[in-house]
Amino acid sequence: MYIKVRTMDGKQTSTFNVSKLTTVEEFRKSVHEKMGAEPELQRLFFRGKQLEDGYKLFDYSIEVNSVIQLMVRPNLACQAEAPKQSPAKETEKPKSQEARPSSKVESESGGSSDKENHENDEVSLALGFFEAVPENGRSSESSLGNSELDGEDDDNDQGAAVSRYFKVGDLVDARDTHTQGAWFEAEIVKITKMLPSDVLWEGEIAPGIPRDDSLRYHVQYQEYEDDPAPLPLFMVRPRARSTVPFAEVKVGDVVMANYNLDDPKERGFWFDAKITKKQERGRGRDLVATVLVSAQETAVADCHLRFVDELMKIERVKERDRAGEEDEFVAPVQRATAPNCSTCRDNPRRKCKDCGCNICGGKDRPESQLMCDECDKPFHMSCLSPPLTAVPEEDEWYCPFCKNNENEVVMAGEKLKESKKRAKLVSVQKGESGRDWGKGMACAGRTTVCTIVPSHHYGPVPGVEVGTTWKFRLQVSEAGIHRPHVAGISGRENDGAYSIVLAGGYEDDKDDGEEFIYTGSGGRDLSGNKRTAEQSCDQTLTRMNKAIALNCNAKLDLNGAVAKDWQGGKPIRVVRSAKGAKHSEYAPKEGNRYDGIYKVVKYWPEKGQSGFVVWRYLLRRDDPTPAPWTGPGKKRIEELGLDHVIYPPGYLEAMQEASEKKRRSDLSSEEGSPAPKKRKSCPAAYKPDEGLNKLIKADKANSKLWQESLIAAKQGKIAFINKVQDTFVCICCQELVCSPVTTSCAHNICLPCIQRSFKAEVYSCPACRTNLGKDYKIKVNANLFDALKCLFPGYENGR
DNA sequence: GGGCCCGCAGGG
DNA sequence: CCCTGCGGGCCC
Repeated sequence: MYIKVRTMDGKQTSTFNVSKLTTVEEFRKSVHEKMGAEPELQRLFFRGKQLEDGYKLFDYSIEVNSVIQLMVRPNLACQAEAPKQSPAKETEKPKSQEARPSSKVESESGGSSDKENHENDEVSLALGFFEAVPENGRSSESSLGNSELDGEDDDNDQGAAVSRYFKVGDLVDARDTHTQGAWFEAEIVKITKMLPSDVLWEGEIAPGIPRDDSLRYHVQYQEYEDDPAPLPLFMVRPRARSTVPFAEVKVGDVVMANYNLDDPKERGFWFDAKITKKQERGRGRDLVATVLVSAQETAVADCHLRFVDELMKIERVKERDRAGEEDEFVAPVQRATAPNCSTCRDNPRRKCKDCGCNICGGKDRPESQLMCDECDKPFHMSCLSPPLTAVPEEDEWYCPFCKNNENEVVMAGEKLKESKKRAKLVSVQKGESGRDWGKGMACAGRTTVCTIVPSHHYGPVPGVEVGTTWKFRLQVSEAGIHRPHVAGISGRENDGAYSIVLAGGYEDDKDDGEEFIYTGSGGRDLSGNKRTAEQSCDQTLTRMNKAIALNCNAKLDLNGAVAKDWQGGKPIRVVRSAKGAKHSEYAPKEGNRYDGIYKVVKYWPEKGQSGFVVWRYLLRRDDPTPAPWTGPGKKRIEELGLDHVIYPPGYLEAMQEASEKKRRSDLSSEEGSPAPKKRKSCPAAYKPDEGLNKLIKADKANSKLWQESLIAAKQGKIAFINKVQDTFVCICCQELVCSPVTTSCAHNICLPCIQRSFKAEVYSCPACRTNLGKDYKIKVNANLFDALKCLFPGYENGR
């Protein structure tokens, strides 16, 4: 399975060949190898979910061609997330002290910093960290004694305790270790003794922090709805309440400032920062600071603070019984943190599909926006297809992009739910035994579905040329040429067959190119979860066998029949697979080639080589396009640029890498499997014939769009067709526009789609929100419709 | 090279 | 829901 990982800035993308059953931690290793990011620093996201260790890629519905986003945490020596550092461990690892920034900061500022340059000692004292660290200050001797617990509180079973510094209900700033250890507004909801099971924090007995406190302050973060977090005293302090004007801040001051570690130009979280440089030149104000990150207070030097008018004084932890002070406290206004939306930076005037309507990007009419309960993105009810006129009655609502995944709705960090699909998997049921089917194309799922024609469509698929060759059946299915994944016949018992694949799966097949004999399906024992087997009983004229018989221009007959006028039968698309080479010289060398339309000349039952009855069908080619193996056919294929096998995205890269890896591992043998060839020829530029040209010219309303498509035509007909298909997509149904209405604002929408919108009393263009007005005359653009019908004949039938 | 046997898609 | 199936990678 080939998937991609892309960095958040989009600058680096790598392809990986992995199994669905790869664990996240294994996958991190591969990402490390290829992209350099240390596993611990990787944050991997897929469809809004963060990949957590202990799960498999499969658990996140990661499929072929999926793109995973990679975010690399800043590499901070001490940002190790493990808070469970025991004192014992520290002493045997003096390194952890070195890595702490104390010495660095001190040498920078020339020694004992705060005593000399602070009139406001509260600020500095709260940050004991900047004080000289006594060598023994952190010794494991320091007892986390219970001196604090004396008297006041006799154990009640909740373990509630009384603190000298805070009481329940106090508004505080509290660190969140999950968010880079920044300070967040919080409220104390409970105070308890420290239990043996509680995490012992590395900073627990840090200097400057009252040492006799070994309680746990359970805080509820204001912005989050998680359960309250039990924090030690040094991770909690009174809520900041006063700003420090830029004019007053001095080098050496320690203040709380907003900083974004990942993107310093953006708004971020609130950290303690020691000012190291201050400059003011006219309008330009520059404030450089050492920012303390994580509970371990790792120093990040040379941070240019962006929000220099939002510096806050750090409040010092005080004893409660200092009378009067509490009363002065007024709950401060909420501090601004990182913008909710990094795309538009919360600019209300900018259209943004992340924080505005996910379809039109508009932020207007918030009251008529629905929030998806999975991806949490807003959607205008009127932008939906079909539009909604009222808020749905159900408690939960999922947007069109999430709806299919209802089973797998997970909030960030939440445990993944077991989906039904997953529970059904044999490999899961059996545990880890057996082999891994996650890799490769054998068991991969489709990533796209052909919507140009319905699955029960007879005849050519518009836009797919005779001679197109795909490596895998999966791709043939995606193209809409032959939809079943494994089965050789696509059809319906009471309708007919739409397509077949010649892959030599049945012994008796004969192939002369223009004509061939095909064998029906069935009569095999497929127990044991097999897909093929020896003939072991008679085939019957049912199911797919009956379907093919119905294509024959004759009355259905259980004894077989001959077409009266063979060309009058229903068309069958024929695909030849390289596997058919066993019995046929017309099979392609590699992959699966679409060979055009055939008709059923006759069908009859026959005793096959196996001794059992099989149904046989004589098919004859009836396609105006020259067959791929003929001279004109070959020439045409070359001109169209189809003389290469189409591989799934990322497949070639993955193959090349695999063969290189192999070569490296056994240098002795020179021959590695040669990488598949790229295309040989450049397709000839395409010029629409006169009829089509006329139609295109007539469609004046879309002349600009057609021009762009005609530019693509220089890359060949295929490129042109693809471009047209992309260009004329209806924004509502995401398919090629059908009965297209070209609006005054030059957007193309299917007639039924725009009618739905008007019915919902939404009179604006679904694409750009231009108000069209209640009385807008909806008119189908016949010129465009004709041109599209010419390029994609019959595509309108499926709508 | 040949057997094994998986997920997936689609019809009924 | 159940049944079928002219793929395809893995493992011997």
